[in-house]
Amino acid sequence: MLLTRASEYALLALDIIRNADKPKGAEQLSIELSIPKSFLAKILQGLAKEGILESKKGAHGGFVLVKKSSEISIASIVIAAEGKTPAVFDCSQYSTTCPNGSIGSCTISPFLVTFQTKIDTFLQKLTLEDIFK
Amino acid sequence: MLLTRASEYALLALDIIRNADKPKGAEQLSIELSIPKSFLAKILQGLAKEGILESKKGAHGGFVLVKKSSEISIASIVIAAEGKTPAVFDCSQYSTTCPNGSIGSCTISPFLVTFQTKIDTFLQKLTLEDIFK
DNA sequence: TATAAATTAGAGTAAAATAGTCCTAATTAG
DNA sequence: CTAATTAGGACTATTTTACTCTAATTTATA
Ligand code: SF4
Ligand code: SF4
Repeated sequence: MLLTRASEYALLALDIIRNADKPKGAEQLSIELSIPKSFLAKILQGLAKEGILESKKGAHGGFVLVKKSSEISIASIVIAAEGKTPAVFDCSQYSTTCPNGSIGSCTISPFLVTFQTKIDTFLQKLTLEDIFK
Repeated sequence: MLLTRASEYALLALDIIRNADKPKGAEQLSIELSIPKSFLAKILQGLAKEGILESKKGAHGGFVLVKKSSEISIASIVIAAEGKTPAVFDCSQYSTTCPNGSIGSCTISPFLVTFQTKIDTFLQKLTLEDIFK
């Protein structure tokens, strides 16, 4: 699977956050979405680190959007949630075991690059606003 | 990752098979590609079951293409190799834990469907011949 | 200024998927 | 007959995913 639960939870949470007028806490979100609080908290922290969310500590704290929904790409969200860009097939991960020896020089590499580019482009052009229309 | 080593090995092997004039054995292929023989054999068996390859047992046996490269879609190869269609995010896998209750009815479902369709279409239109050009 | 409500950081664990292995049986060309 | 080769199935190892737990830190507000 290209995406994991981290991206699922991130997107579900962001839809609630963008429609709220006050900061939303991790616990509240986890209840509304029926998903594990600790796990969601970790994901929201990641989004905050990447500048997609602003986090407010302490009483009445929580998470709010920094930019407008139309200015946040799905690519940036997924990268923040997963900790890396979603890959069709990550040769670099197999750097030590690439049967070809030198990565990116096998017969199927052009296909992999083309495919990956398609996906990257699609996710970069799509915004948080787009996907809820 | 969307694809696993099964798809990588399948495609690498198919490129050799399509350029050969005699049946290619699993062992020979595994040597040429420097990949594990037993694992490759399993993958080739899968391709044969799906009618992408014809397998010939016994001495001088091996695998040959049944159709022309231009008539074999990458989608069919990947499905045969992976045992399932490559999914962006497979909700059905989480049927018991979908926080939304009824699968496919959450706020991000439309996005997931659109994305999945893009990928399906891309892989269905692309043939084995195309990717080596 | 004490307290309760929050996020933050990091380590640790459980479950699932991936990437194989291994052995035995069946088939077939020579 | 026999050596070469695929077929099938059970099994194991490794890696990734999906969490959990605890302690520290920050901050509104009573
Ligand atoms: S053989 Fe090709 S696909 Fe496989 S790891 Fe090497 S470069 Fe990547
Ligand atoms: S909440 Fe949406 S994305 Fe998650 S499993 Fe259910 S339908 Fe799929």
